[in-house]
Amino acid sequence: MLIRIDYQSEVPIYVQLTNQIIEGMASGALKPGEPLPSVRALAADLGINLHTVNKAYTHLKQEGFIQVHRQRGAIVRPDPMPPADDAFRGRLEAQLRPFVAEAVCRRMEEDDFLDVCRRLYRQFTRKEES
Amino acid sequence: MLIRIDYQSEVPIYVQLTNQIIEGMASGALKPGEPLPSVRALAADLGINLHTVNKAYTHLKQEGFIQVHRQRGAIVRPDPMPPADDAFRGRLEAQLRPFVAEAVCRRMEEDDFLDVCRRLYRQFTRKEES
DNA sequence: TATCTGTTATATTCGTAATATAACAGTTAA
DNA sequence: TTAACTGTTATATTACGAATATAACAGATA
Repeated sequence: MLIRIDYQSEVPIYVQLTNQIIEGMASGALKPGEPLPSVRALAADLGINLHTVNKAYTHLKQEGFIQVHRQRGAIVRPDPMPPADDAFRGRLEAQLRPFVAEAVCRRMEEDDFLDVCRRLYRQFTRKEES
Repeated sequence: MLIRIDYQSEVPIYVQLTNQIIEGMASGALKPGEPLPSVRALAADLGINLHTVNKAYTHLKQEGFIQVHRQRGAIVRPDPMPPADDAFRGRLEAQLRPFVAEAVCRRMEEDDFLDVCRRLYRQFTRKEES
């Protein structure tokens, strides 16, 4: 899977990495059980530090997206993620709220806004690869 | 409008402030042209520093949500915000993407996800106050 | 005149991001 | 048995942003 870092972004590199791996899992670009590059290999490939990659992997591990074996490396979680529960829904709403508010301020119609959300959702679920 | 700061949150105080004011404008709790508390008054009220409030106001001003007059204080933008254009849609999508991806990983159904978005949207547009 | 407004300046403290080296403990392949 | 690989841990440095603290300025207002 192709990963690209925006060094001008205000989003920390390890967060960009984390997000892109999650997005890869959602789109199917990363299959369950698939091995991820070693922290050193990915760091060298992206031209960043080993610890920055390690930080991303550690976060992904703590949230259950990947498994890390001390000598075998990291793999995408082989079994399905725990389903969305109320706790997740709560966090999701809290995180989306500010963006929804700004859209409302800019007078996006409800259908218009929901179309954006729907297209975004289908970017991951349609075409189970890429 | 009631503003409450979570000091345990990892979200910076000035961002929390910024978001809550935007949410107030979206919900109608803050009316166009309505005066905002002075930076000193709000800082004292929340028990935070003057400059933290000022930072939030400056960001809101730069994005057009409020107007700041050097001696009269800050007011909510009296006229409507510029409507959502393609640039805004692009930013919106980029910011929502990681959250949508995680929802997909947790196997939220499309309708389920869109219901969350719809309810969130209507929290602001239904009941034009509070 | 005294008080309010946002603004600017300077400084400090604290935490995080990112980097750089180095080493360790196992696994695996030559 | 080496040599090369894996994640992990430790230490240190640089840089930047968040938040605070004081202080002062300029203009409006009561």
